[in-house]
Amino acid sequence: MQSTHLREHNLSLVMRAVVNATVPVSRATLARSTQLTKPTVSKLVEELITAGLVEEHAPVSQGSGRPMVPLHPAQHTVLGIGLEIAAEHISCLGIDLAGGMLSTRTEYLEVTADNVPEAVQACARLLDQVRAEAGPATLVGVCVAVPGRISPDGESVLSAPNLDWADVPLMRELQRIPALAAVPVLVQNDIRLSVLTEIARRPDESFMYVRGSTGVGGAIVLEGKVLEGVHGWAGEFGHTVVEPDGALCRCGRRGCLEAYVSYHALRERAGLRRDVLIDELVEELSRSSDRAEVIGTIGRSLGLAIANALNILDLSTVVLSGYLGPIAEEIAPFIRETVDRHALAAEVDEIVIERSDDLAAPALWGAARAAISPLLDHPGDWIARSVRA
Amino acid sequence: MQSTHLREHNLSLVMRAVVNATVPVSRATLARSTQLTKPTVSKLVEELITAGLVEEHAPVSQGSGRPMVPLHPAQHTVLGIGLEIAAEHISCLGIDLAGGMLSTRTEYLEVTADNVPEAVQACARLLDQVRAEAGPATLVGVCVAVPGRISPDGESVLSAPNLDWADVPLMRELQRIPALAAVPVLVQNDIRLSVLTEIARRPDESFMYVRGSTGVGGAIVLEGKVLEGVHGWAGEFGHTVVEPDGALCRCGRRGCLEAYVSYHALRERAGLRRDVLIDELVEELSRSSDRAEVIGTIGRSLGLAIANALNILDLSTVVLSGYLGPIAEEIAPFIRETVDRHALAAEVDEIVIERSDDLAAPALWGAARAAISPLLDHPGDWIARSVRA
DNA sequence: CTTAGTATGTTTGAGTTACTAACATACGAC
DNA sequence: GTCGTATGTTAGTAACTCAAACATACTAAG
Repeated sequence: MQSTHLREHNLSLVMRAVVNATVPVSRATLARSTQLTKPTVSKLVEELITAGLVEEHAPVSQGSGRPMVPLHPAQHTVLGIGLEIAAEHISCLGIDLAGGMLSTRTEYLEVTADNVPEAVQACARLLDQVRAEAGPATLVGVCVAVPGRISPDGESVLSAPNLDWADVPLMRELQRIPALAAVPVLVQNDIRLSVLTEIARRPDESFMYVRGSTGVGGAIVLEGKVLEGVHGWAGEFGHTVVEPDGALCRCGRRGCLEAYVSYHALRERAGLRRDVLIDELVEELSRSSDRAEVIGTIGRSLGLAIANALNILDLSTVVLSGYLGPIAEEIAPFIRETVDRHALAAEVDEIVIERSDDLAAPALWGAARAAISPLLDHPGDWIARSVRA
Repeated sequence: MQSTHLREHNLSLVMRAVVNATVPVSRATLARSTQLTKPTVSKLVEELITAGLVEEHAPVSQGSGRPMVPLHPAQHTVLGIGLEIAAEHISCLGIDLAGGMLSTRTEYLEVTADNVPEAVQACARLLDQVRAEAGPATLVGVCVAVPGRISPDGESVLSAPNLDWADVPLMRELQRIPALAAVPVLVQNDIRLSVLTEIARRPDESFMYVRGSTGVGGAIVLEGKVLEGVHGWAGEFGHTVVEPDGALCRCGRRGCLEAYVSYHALRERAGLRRDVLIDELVEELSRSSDRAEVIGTIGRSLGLAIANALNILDLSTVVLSGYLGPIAEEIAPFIRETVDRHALAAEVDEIVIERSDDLAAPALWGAARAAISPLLDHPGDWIARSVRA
């Protein structure tokens, strides 16, 4: 490792400390939290300020002693854009370094395999609108959330059942958009982006994130980092086997978790029409007479899959999100019953089952954060760019 | 991060490059592989040589150009000791930096809950003998392999069924040994140590290590690092559920993998006496008339558990070890059948199922390596010590 | 109103560390 | 014997961080 890498590392350390701060931070508190000395932090902070990444606010008195100068991520100077492609809409969100929303837009469009170009055009329109509304902030990156499996190189969507997509070279299409020519673009799975929102709330924790939407997906978070796996699909446990030779799953396998716990499985069980929305389904369930039985079945299947995952990974925290969030209190006892029976960790620790305080669109927010994240890891690149400009 | 940390990092980088080298390395090749410059590498290497961690060998001509000076880990100067506590013996192995055996000893002793002090005394005796035979090398660490679950703080053995141990404060006992007073001591699970041997053979790879012995255990290796989990038990998938409400496992649960695939389960199935050795069991199986059926049952159960684990972790390589090693070729098709049916990764990649070329005592060797490992991570500490001396 | 106390942030000079560029070295090949 | 090539070293430079002292700005108490 070279000495310039050392500086980049420390610059990033300070930058992330400022961005992730919940209470106001000063140069002095940064020096303590980063293990660097005051002069070093001062120098780094000065560089970040001149680059327009950090702002000084008015001095604040903290009891005795000289008042501290609070440091905050610069607002309205940097723009990260998240795009979300869903079955029936495309959304776009612009945030700044502070994580504040600068602008957002949505177009309603039924996305299918037949109108990929239209969807990409919609993305381009939304992008331009959001960018225009966001003011003079410089666009540093775009991240697109897709509800499906992405190829390991991030170039194409291997399969997205809800969109009826298979092998769509999305990156190639996106890069035809003029506005994206000179900007880093990232395509990522929606759940892996949603979990970023949860990570922001639980910094450096380890947990299993379970998200129920049309299917059941998840992600594994180890000490604040999402586990990738060799293809970038780690944590996608919807096709874990919970019942050998059990019910037929729409993936063609038998006994998958999704065959028991998913929008489709639930809808069929409730005998509802095909186009019922998830919210309606949940509501329907709550009126249903065999609600308890349905919840119990879901809970036990989920519990088994979760127990196996917790054993392999040796985790003791589970976060429920998506449609599982609202029914978390109700379903948790069934999950817990199965988990406590099968998870080794339950012998020494209590397995914590919590619900995610999901935002309205966690994937969209996660995508916007992901678009900015490289800047936080390598502030030096941005500084070099702003010097040239 | 401070500049001294940078030096320590680079020192470790060079040290590990020398130790892990399969072909002879020179200062110049190190400069290329570590991304450092020749002068920097020269300085670091000089420091390692004066500290007695690295040795120069006779120059070797490599075609044209000045011959390179091959660098090797110093032999016979540093001693790492591994101890293995098994049901019927205790072994001790001393290796040097180069990974070469300096000395080894074994005592046969039936270890139970009732003779922990005796076992510890045996450890002390073996340690003294191995240390005496190893010559003038300086002892830098001791690691003890135990076939059971270790508490997260590494202080005690929570449970070791084969030894009939439960809550044994092994570290406290070990530290009463005079020879261990001033030496770092580590207690670790035997499988997690065995896997180190496999990692040495597959540097920086990601795979799932499955080891059959009296039970079934495993470890997860991600880019050359063993996944820990919150308690240090990650990968221990013997109690994964393969059949809800299935066969009774000796852990009291139902449907565990171990209830189908383990020494005990196999022995009972073969109708053999309690004290039959694993080797004999395997041999017995090979003569058995329903061998194919037994292998098939094992393979399918294992396959299901492996498929679920591969899905969660998104891995595509499985290494079979222990008693599964010798029968790997035979059992792999059954595992593959199940895995191919259920693992997502099988859709794009072929799942690789291989056998480990296990040494006679992988845990013992892994323990010895683990004893030396801290030195490789922080050569600076050793240098400081050798300067003081 | 002054003085002491305290915490923040800056200045200065020094000490590391690694880098660049040039050079010395030691071989093979023609 | 000279050239080409690759290794390893030397000398000087640039970059980074650190330690210690200092300047700053506030509170609190006499």
